[in-house]
Amino acid sequence: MKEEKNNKENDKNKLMENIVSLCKRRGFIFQGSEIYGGLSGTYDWAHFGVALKNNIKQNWWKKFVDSRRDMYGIDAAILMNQKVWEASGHVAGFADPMIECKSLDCGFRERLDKLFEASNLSLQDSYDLYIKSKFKETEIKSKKFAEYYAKIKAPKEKDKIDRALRDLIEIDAVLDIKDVLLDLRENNINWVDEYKKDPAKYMFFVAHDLVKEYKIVCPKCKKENFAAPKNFNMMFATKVGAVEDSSATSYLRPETAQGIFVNFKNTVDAFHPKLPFGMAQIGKAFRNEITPRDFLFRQREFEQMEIEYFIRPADWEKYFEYWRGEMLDWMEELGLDMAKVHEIDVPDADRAHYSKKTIDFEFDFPFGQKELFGLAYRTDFDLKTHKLEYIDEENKEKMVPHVIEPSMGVDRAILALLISVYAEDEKDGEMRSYLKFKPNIAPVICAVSPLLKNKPELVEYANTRVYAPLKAEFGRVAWDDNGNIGKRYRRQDEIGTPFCIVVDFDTLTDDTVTVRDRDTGEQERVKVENLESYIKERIS
RNA sequence: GCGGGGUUAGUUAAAUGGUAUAACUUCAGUUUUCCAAACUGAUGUCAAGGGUUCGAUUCCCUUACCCCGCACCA
Repeated sequence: MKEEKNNKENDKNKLMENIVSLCKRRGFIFQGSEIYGGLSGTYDWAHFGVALKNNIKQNWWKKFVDSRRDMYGIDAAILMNQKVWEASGHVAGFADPMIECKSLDCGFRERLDKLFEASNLSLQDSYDLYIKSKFKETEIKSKKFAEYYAKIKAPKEKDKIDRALRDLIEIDAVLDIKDVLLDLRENNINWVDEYKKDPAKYMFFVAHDLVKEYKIVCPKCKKENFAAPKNFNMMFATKVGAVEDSSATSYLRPETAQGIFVNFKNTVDAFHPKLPFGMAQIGKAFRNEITPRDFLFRQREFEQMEIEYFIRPADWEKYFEYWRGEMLDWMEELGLDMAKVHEIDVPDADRAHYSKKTIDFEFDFPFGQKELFGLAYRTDFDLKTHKLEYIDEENKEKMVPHVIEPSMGVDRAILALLISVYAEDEKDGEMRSYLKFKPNIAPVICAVSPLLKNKPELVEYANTRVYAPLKAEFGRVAWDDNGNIGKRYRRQDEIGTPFCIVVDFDTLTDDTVTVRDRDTGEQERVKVENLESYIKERIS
């Protein structure tokens, strides 16, 4: 029984290994920065990978934008005004202090606020109480901060500051606290004043004391042995412009949705859409994941395809159901193995607070059933956040539309697709692996070969009468005259090319070629003049 | 982030304190009348840095990266 389970585990790991290595070998996806040892969480797309990705994005755009009357495209900048991320809650939400247990063999780690919630406490309330009870209003100070502040009050050298920091609060893993402190010192600002403006930012200084004060124990090992909380910001910060003050800080967007919301007003003004209508965007997003894992599944740089569909509040259930169906349709059209797709109702507790209903579409990846796409009813949260309104033509009233958000990841779609279409079978005692892409998705539609490379009349015919016109028409057409014919078939199978066209000696007399089907290996003879329509029929 | 295991050619592996091997792949040629045939030849490798040593791919240290498990994933 246990052995059986281990075998299954091995098979699953093997499947991922095979897919990763095929992607590299055949020129789909490479590890990012590979010649310098790679950069975890990044991948570079090679020739066939780009083709595949473009096909998928085009297919999506065609279905959800071009073939509809109620959808408006947008391609917003990745860098946005810092205020966008403050308004959306990402600056606070993506910078949660984390705390971990120091006990040997425990390794428990949790977001600080969640740890408090688990003990039926609110972090913010506890913090305020603590501050009030411990100090008089005028001298709010963490002991640690006071020590630190004294030490760096008149520092001469930069490395001395760094050492002081490290001594005091295990600063090496802290991402942004150092900048905050140096900023305060240079500008002679009292941090107490700053705390009053933005408590969350400075809560950090006393959070460790707070954990001790409330005698919070580790849920895993039941000991009171926590390290100082550390900040993990999921957003990549960057400086815009030459002046390096805090007002110049912005972030690479951690989601594409905000790019849609900030363009809501302009889109309404430019196109005057009637409700319901949607805005769609395909673009990159960035998250500084602690542990990128599982090939394309969790990356630091990834691409999203998102729609925000604006509706009247009363209609939300109708359109939620509608978009659920549209998403399922698209997954099927793409060629996903629908037996591996599961719909999960996200329970209240795990849902973002503004969402009234969310479903996740999960997929049976070899490493477990994990989220593939999401569909969320976000109410009017986002438009309200950005103080946006809409004048409903029906009754000439100002209102805030509600939003249904279908959200799909390009990379996860591709990973799920690769897993769905990867197949192995045996032909004449030889194993072969191939990718069963649908013809309209496949990176190469067809490959053209002369049966024999050393017969100029075959090469000439294949090149000028078959390859050239097909290449001109479809673009995604390969020329393959390497090795023998069987070898070429295997190579094209691994790329997922649905049709292999071979020019042989009969072609020279009757102008027909053989077209070999990737999945069955069956061949049929097709007139050269009919090739174009033969392929068109199969990719429409 | 913790714990464990790793890093030798495109891939999978071998050997070694003193010239680094093989198979497959790739490329060129000969050949080949439909599913990885054969022959000949060619390209290509010790993750980075430091130390010990006459000499380090090998021993030691540091770093980076990869894999697995745990935790995390608003």
